[in-house]
Amino acid sequence: MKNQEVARIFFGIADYLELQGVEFKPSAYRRAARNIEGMSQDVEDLWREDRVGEIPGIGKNLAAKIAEFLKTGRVQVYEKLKAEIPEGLVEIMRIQGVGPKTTKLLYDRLDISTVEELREAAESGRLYRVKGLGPKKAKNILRGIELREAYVQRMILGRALPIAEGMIVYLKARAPIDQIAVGGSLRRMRETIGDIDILAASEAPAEVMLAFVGMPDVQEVLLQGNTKSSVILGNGMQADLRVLDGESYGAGLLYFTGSKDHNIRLRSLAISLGMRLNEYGVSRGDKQVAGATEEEVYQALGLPYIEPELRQGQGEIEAAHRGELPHLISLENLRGDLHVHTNWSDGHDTLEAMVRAAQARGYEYVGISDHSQSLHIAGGLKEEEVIEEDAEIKDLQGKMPDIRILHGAEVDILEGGRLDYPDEVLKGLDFAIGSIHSRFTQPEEEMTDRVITAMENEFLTILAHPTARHINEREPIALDLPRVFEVATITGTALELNAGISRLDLNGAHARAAKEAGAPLIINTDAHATVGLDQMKFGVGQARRGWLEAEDVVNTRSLAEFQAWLDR
DNA sequence: GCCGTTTTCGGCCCGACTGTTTTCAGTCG
Ligand SMILES: Nc1nc2c(ncn2[C@H]2C[C@H](O)[C@@H](COP(=O)(O)OP(=O)(O)OP(=O)(O)O)O2)c(=O)[nH]1
Ligand SMILES: [Mg+2]
Ligand SMILES: [Mg+2]
Ligand SMILES: [Zn+2]
Repeated sequence: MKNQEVARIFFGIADYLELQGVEFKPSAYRRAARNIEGMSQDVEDLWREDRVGEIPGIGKNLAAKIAEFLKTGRVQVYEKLKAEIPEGLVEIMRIQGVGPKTTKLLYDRLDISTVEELREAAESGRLYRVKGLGPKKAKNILRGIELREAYVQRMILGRALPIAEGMIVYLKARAPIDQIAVGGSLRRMRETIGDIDILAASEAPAEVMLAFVGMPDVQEVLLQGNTKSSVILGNGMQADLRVLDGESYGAGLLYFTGSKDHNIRLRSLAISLGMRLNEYGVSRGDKQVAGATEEEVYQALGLPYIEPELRQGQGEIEAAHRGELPHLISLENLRGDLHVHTNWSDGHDTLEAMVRAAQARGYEYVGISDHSQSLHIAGGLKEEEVIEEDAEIKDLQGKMPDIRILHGAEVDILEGGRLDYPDEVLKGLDFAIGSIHSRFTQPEEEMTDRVITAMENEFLTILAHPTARHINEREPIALDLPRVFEVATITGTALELNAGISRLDLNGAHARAAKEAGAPLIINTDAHATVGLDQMKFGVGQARRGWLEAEDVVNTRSLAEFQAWLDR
């Protein structure tokens, strides 16, 4: 899949054009790049079907550049810019607080074209020779260079959210706060998070700001104003706080939740309606018409409420206009978790502890799915042990009538798509989950055949974490997902949205494509301890980003219906 | 370069914070 390469080229062209002072085109290239980067379909497949124009932000010119890249492996415009513009300028532009204008100024006036040259110039005071650059700017640049060296990669959602929630508790305890919430990519449940964004309503914003910049984990204060402050935390991550009045809280939350694309579209819509939208509210002339809640802001723009997970600039506003927004699935819709480990294999807790924990979360059923025999490293169960585990489950079921315990297994998909238990064993189970846990680097065709062969086994119920990626750690396997979706509609294999915070696999974009293809879906935690069951909300977050409704997900069904689905 | 409940051409979101500015440009969210 060449999506990332195409996106990188478009981002690159955007940077170069911006350095040249070109207007508007950089954002056009960036929007296109973001959409190509985030979509689940292979841009090459779309191109073959002559459908790249369907990608938001791709018009005639960008379509031609995609075609050029896929045919020749290069984009001339990009190569030309790259040859013209010194390598180091893009790097300089990436320094926090230094943008295209400053970069160009430094290059034109001081012939600075590398970060190292810039550092020397800032330290020596050579910078001051240029009008518009003073000592504070020099200090800022040096700080920016240091921050760059301490750069941290985007944090996974499941780690960032508790940090943000901790900050909210801290702030509430130390300043008068009427309303407070996480915003940004965290609220939209993006799989990775660039920074922590928090929005608060308070009558004493200065106190909130003081509490924020005084948090024990603050390493550096980047900027501090009356309504907005930014800090760097001990782990290198940035946190932004915005404080507004209560009557602007809804508009502020809308603004701070984004996405940027969504914001710009809403603001453009407001203009077209003769109004104006900013973080303080919607106004007509100088009369404020909405602002206290997000609902009333959307309403003022003639739209129904759009859930944060949908605010990606991926057609949600058009769908809202047509009255075709999905009724998104929520955590409460889930009636069971079908991917749960116990200490029979590599789980931390006992079978009984896991089942009780599932019951405590209100589930009607829980599926136990320990590892299969070949996965020695995870204590995979031998065939006899499967039978022993089954006896323990029957025993426990007798003691716990209020939750149905389904006995399954997470079965390795071996070479050639063979499953890690013989059919006689699989037949005795209530369900079976297939997983790729080995030979991750097979070429796409082999891997796809391997997975599809497994799906065609009549006893395989669920395909777990289909791409097998670990966010920031292991790349997805080479798998032809559209084909897998296609096959799932025929075999009825449910494709998993694995809610484990390092996996989120399938993710939202995949889920949306899978739904469009008509594939059955299921959300599971893959819990290896009782607390792991709480990760369900992250799977639900991805499902919501994928526009899924309860009916698209098999484990929202009642026990009777779910059992019927298993028995089909 | 894209795109159309405002347009097929002429727009393209809008405000906070900072630094160096004598009135505003640059950067960022
Ligand atoms: N109107 C408008 N809003 C913006 C702009 N840039 C950012 N925002 C809003 C929407 C963003 O979701 C929100 C927070 O900005 P961030 O830079 O933190 O982005 P976000 O959290 O979406 O992604 P991240 O994971 O932090 O990279 O601020 C902009 O240029 N215009
Ligand atoms: Mg953010
Ligand atoms: Mg931010
Ligand atoms: Zn598992």
